[in-house]
Amino acid sequence: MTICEQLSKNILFKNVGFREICTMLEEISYKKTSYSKNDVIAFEGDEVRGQYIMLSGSVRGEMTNYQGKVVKIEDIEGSSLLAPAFIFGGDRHYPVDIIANNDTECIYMGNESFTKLLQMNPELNTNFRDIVTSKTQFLSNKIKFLALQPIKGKIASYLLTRTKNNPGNSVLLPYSQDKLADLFGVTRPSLTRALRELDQDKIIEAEGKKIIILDRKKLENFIQ
Amino acid sequence: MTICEQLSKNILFKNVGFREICTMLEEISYKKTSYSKNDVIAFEGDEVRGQYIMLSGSVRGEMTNYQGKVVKIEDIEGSSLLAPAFIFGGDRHYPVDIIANNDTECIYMGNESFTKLLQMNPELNTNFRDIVTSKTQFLSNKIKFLALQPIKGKIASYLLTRTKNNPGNSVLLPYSQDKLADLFGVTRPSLTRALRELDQDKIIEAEGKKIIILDRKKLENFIQ
DNA sequence: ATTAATCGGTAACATATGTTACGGGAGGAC
DNA sequence: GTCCTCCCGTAACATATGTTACCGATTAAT
Repeated sequence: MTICEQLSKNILFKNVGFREICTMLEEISYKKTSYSKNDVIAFEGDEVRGQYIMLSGSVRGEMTNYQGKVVKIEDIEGSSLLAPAFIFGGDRHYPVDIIANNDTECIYMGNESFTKLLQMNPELNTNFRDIVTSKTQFLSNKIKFLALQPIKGKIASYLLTRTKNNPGNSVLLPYSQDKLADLFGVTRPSLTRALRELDQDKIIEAEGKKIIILDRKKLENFIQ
Repeated sequence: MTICEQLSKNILFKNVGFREICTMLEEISYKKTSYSKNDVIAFEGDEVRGQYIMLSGSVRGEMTNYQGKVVKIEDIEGSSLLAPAFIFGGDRHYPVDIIANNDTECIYMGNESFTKLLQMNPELNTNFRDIVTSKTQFLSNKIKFLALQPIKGKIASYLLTRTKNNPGNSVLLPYSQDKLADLFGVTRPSLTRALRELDQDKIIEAEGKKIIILDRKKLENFIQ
């Protein structure tokens, strides 16, 4: 698959024709970069001098808390931009470590090239604005999730969100409790303990990665 | 002062001439709104159907944590936009309660009017993008501040930021410990206790709102 | 098949922070 | 001056979460 084809799936190029992407790319200097699992693409605090545009793969953004514990902020799957809100504006530093979850390809272009690219097509500008907007919305929710509620609230949020458009009451955690603890910004034993307590109180049934919601009402009460 | 004059100070209209603002406004339907101290301009969770543009005054954004405790997210002074990142994108709900700190005036326009306005001048689009960008950067820092460090880390961040471009080592807190505790997302007694302990350890000298940094090195160690 | 690594459960204990309550000082309202 | 309110300091106690360590089960690697 050519780069142009891959880019046409990227949300930055939504509603932009394949041909047009090719034309634009010809006038822009960029380089292609590749990463393997657990390669660090950018370090928290590094200066942002350009824009990575994902072609394929999956990356994650991680912060580190005061104890040195990793807190995963988000997974970015498929075709998006890395740290789009940090190439313009006053604070041009990566807010997170950006790490490849598996084989990942990007193109990278410097600040000026990216600015030039955005000017080539108003659609790109709108798309970029919408990407940054949704990032803000995401972070706003993240604050509520990470900072304003205790562990059981996080569990409740997580489980209820995962079963929102889902008739059933069972959830299969997509990764280990260890990783989930990172996402919640807590330690694994604490997460396990909270899960056990919710299980003992017959609010959920938790066994390894399999969780069944027994009492949705009570679970909702832990949120907020 | 006319509305156009006031708007020309708003960051949305940066680099846009006074005359041009007047012309644009004539083609747009909007209304002027006024608030007194502690009036609620928008409630967390309300649907965002339009954009408030500040003319004058000061407002604050507050979330509520699971114990019902208020956590102040930010003060917005002077001339900015309220919840700019929530008029477009998937989650069009106010992320915070927005409350007037004192007499405040805005203009308000519906979603379509605001979209139309942005299309009238590319400068507005760029400005809007930069406003949303800086909001994202702000929230990203807010996560680190609120979620990833204990109280003494927050105190250290706060004090060191406030003396960054400031030769002295003394800080006068701009408001009561009570309000500061809201900003830190902790209770007042806990904040006082932490300040007392830092005082006893001779890292700061704290007396009411007056704080003197005695050992900048040790203070820095509390961050991260 | 054996070894090594990961994973989830658990427990004892330490620590940070919240809860509640009290008191005294400063300052404003009358 | 007296009352009232806000503000700060403080203390005893409760609670949530982290720390460390161990164990057995499962899974992956050789």
